[in-house]
Amino acid sequence: MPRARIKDPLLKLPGYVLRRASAAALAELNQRLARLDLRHADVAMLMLIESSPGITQSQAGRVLDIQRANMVPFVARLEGRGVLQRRQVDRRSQALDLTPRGRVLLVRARRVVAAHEAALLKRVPDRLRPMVLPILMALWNRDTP
Amino acid sequence: MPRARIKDPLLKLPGYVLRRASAAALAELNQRLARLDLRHADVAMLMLIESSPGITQSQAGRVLDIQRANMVPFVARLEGRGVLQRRQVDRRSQALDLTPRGRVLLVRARRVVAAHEAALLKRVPDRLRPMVLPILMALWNRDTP
DNA sequence: GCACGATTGCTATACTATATAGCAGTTTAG
DNA sequence: CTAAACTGCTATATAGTATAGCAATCGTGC
Repeated sequence: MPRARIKDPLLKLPGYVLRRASAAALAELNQRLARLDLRHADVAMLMLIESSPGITQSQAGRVLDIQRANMVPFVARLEGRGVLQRRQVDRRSQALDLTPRGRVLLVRARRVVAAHEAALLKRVPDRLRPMVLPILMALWNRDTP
Repeated sequence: MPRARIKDPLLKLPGYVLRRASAAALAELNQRLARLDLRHADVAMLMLIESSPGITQSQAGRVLDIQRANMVPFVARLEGRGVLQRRQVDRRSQALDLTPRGRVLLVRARRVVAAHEAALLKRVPDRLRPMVLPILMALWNRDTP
């Protein structure tokens, strides 16, 4: 069964491996979250609202990098599920808060996320593990455009 | 101008930062590639074919993690641009090769990618730089499911 | 105080990427 | 030689992301 071995010539490119690693991790997280009928972005939103109750829709969009336009159906869906609640803070701004139901769901979601994050880190050799977050943060912050 | 500072509570989660870093890097790369009218996946394909000339469509899909079904319009577009060429190796398999035009384009694309990768790495402090690829590879290989 | 520029939420739309199911023809393995 | 596996393909669906434009509202600078 010596089928012609093909090697991926892109394996030396950090950007490529970053993309592949991210895609794989994301797919895995979404799979884990499926049993709560949540997607990764949902959990991010819930965690953000918990951390900053009453945050407005547009502020949340800025933090999570979600366009204003895309925020609308996104928030509507979560509101429809009864996990968050919109409140007029202004005559144009919508403040977001978790509902009790949202808080309960978040507790469960956080457990799933924690398991996912632990599984991710476990793949990295002990010695390198402390460098994971610093490196990812460095790669993210594109202050040198 | 002390507008209510909102902090992102997700910054401690490697998986989250991985996703954000990947998305940012990818957007940047695609922007750089736009002037060649290429997307990141195009370049990955060209580099793969260069590395394994005559690779079949399905083999390429397996390496790059592109579904067979999605491969069809993808390859057709590249063929339509005259950068790659399909060749019947079998009565079912299609072997892929670069055209001269594809090779020329790849030279230019590789320069763009190199600049992108360099910019990415430059964001990481010198001390951490050697750990970037090992860590990303470790995060990617999900051998512990 | 008030006009003007900026902001907010929203609609509509579009494009990319990704995913599944199924099919006909072909190849390979037992 | 038959059964299973594979290939390329069509059709279709969903998620994620992006832009343009609008009406109402807000905040600032004069």
